Amino acid sequence: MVARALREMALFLEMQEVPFKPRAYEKAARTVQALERPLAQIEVESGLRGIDALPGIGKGIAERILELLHTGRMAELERQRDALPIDVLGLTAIEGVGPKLAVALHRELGVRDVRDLERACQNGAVRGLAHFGEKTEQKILRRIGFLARGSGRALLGDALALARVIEARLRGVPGVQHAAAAGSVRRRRETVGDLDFVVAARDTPRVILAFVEMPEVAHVTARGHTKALVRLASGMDADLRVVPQASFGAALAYFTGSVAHNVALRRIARQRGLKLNEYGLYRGSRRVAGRSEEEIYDALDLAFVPAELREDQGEIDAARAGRLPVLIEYGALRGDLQVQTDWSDGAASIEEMARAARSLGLEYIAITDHTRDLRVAHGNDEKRLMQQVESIHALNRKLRGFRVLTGAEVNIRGDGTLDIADAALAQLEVVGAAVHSAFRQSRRDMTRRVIRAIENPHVDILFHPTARALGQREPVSLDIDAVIEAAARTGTVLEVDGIPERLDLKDEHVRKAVNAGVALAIDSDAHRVGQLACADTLGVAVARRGWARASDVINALPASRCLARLKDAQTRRRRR
DNA sequence: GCCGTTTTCGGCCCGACTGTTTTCAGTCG
Repeated sequence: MVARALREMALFLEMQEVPFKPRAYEKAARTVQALERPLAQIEVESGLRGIDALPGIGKGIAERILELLHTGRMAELERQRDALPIDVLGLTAIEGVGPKLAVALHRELGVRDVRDLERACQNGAVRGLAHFGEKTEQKILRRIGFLARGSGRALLGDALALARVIEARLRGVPGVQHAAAAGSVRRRRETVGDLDFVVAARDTPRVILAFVEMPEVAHVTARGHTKALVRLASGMDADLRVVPQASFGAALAYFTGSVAHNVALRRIARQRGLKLNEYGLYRGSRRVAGRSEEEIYDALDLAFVPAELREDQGEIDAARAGRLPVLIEYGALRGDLQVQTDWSDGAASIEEMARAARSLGLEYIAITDHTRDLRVAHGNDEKRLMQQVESIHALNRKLRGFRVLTGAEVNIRGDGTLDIADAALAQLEVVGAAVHSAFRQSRRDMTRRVIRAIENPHVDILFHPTARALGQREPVSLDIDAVIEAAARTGTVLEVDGIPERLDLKDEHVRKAVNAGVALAIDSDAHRVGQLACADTLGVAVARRGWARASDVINALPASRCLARLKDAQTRRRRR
């Protein structure tokens, strides 16, 4: 609510062509949106000073925020709304409509909201305005239709798969020297708004042509000499930028972002009398770096910043001080500690999952089928669980160079007890516990419930801690700091679940857990063979965004050492 | 309105494309 109000203020100020203030409000809005703790909590703990201390928020905006928190209103914003009664946020959400056009539409045609604008376009009224014609009208109508169909952001899993296909197509175009996906998909954000590609090539027109003619393209939105923008059949937009080879690194960095990271880099460049743009790093008119990203960071006396960290969340300072973590590498996982089979709601047998995991290069998996309370998933009771243990032992005698660990994904009941008896859990090598019911408990009850499970000596790992489903189900209300604190105290592992809809823990939580010294497990939560790869492609990506090193991840260890770690933690919990 | 490796005043990231118009404003990334 606060971020929206600040963004709306920025737009109103921009309409009046007030210099610099719009950017200040915009930056403040971004800061608020990225906050992990509620503003109200910050205020309770440290008052106005605490809010003033947030990056991009000074005394003026902090006071406006407090006003909004206390009274539910922001007088200045309401004054702006009275002076110009239009839905600025709705109108400017339409691609191609910015604050200037919004104000012109209102002045000339009386447009107040998206519905008015749609009607005006359909009536052909917009083309009558100075500077606007029929094409603009059509573009606006198309975009309104798109907005009505959904939020417009894709899951990382889907976006990444599509990006890799297009990347491969671009690399196959004759004359292409380098081609890479940039943007938020390269930073591995959990959702992706559109795809960005950067290409270095000798024959630019040929690349542009190949791009707009890809089978994935539904509509060509723009097509210039060095760039093109298309709408893909999937509904996503894809941007292409073609640059000379000597500028490839600069362009890749530029289009990878984030915007905040880029702005910080440019500021450092300026402070040194240099200029950074998508063509390179320049001293005067002489390019001093730009062929590769490494060259640019190096020229700015910064350590290379992996794309997943480029969010202006402290990585620049760390790069300057040489304190960037050595992130866990893709391909570094040796095992997978959450795998479901046809013993519960999975599609494949234990052996099929094991063989598929081995072919991905893994050394071990834990079979963690659902347990009793999850009736819909045919959860195991103690008796079937012991039968499964027997069949896993038999399979292990058969498999070579691969180990299947016994385990379960037990349910944390509403009161924090588990749905499988401790005596049975004691027989298993890997016990994950998870919330699968009573999602709507209060924050206090849910936190207490989860911590109680974490404190159970038999629970090795808390699976998908917030139980969210991206675009489908909100995370449960949980005091994540308290959960991390409990995990640190008990040695319980927190999971990064790699299923595209989960990615749970999410990046910010991973970073907190790592800072608290909590061990992580990066799992696929695979229910079929094809999902096993998610642990590496998505789970590791999220862990990297959370600044995790290989040493933070227990399944980057060989099976024996991984199990030894779990056993140590268990002993610790017993002694409490 | 914010901020500080030029610091408490004087700056604030930069370039391409579109649509429409003959020189550029607005928008976007």
